[in-house]
Amino acid sequence: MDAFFASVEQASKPSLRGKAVVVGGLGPRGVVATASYEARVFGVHSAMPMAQARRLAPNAAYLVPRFGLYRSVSEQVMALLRGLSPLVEPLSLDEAFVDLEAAGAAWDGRSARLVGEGLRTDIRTVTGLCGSVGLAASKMLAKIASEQAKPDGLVLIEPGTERAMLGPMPVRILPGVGPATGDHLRRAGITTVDEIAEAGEDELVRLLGKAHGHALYAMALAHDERPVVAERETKSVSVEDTYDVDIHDRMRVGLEVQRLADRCVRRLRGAGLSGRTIVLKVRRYDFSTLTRSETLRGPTDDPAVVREAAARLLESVDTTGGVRLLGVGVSGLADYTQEDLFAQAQAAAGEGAAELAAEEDVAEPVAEQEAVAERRWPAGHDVRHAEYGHGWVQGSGLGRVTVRFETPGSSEPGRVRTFRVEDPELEPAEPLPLVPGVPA
DNA sequence: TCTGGGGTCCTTCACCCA
DNA sequence: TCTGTGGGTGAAGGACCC
Repeated sequence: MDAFFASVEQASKPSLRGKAVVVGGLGPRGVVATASYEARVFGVHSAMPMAQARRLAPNAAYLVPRFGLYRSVSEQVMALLRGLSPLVEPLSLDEAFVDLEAAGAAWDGRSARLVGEGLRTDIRTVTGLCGSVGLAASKMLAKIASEQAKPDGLVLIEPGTERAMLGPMPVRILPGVGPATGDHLRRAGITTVDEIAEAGEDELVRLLGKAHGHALYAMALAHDERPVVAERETKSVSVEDTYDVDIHDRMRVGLEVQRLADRCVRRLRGAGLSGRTIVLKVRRYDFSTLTRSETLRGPTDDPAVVREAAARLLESVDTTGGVRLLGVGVSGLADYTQEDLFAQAQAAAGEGAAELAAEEDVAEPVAEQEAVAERRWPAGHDVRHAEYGHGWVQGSGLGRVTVRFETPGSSEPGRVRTFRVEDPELEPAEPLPLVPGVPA
């Protein structure tokens, strides 16, 4: 999908169509998740600090992500893909590999192109959004083709033309070559895919290690035999928070770790999983990151056990100077538990569950009024007003919230009105379907 | 105002054990 | 008993991806 989060927001809000839209964290340490193509013209791109994006595109619309909505749109698209083949491998909310050959959906370039164009039409009909399609004989090449197809296009790489096409491209085009590997290769005088192939496998293994070297050499020759895998089992579950301001108070650090442990367990249980290895992650004031882990005798999904392990791990970490991020994760997953008797007795008594439920009610620390308004009326979220109907939050502050009243089906931008943040006639609302009549 | 959140995979090193 | 050796596992960190 093209600029997925931003495109969903534009489809949902007629006044933003054709405008620069930036979706991401709006706090002081937020980064850009997705920028619309109109915003990219100003140099805004994913993973850029939000402050920098605001300097580059001060007039863009800045919205917080609405993952629930994106998930439902994603599910509509994935359902279309599964209609083409049972072998669908989702990579993220907005990308997936589909094995067209396995299902007999396509057998040559012509039939593949037909399927691809049909899919793009269906995606537009069902979601109102643009999707791009890359067609090729392997996952790596299909991915490269889909990047080339964006925005709103289709690219097919004809069998036999792969190496000629890849050769002159920069090494960063290959999956697995990021900034570090790119630099490493450049220092060795390798900047193009052809130069990787010329360097030879031994040299790449020497430069990058066994696994990475072998894999990259094969990719450079356009060899990629990785199958499309429909079912991927989860290997770890984690939660983390970056704080607007570094935390110095050791007690507060301890409390945050407990909360994260509970959140992590809730996710773990939600997925019907348990795990053996507890991981604590700490990013310090200077951005240095360290992890500490502990492996239990058996898998657990008991909040008390995870909390205790996380607290033990924290003891071995020096947090003087302040921490900007804390995280708790569980790996070594199993779909069963094997608790010690004490923990099992606790769980049987319902204590763990009760504590988890209670955690939701923990009062927020007294915060600035502005922050409260922003949490209650996040920019971009849908609202309903008793008199004016459905709209979305354009912004809030100084005890006021500004709403634009429009729906995905509106043909022109809606009117804007401002209310007091505690206006009783205004309430949060669920997003409306992007295409009227097609529920997400 | 520098740098999110949730993952995966790989490498290195230490330790235990046969 | 001492000295290697090699596998398995755990811990920590790094790179990468969306």
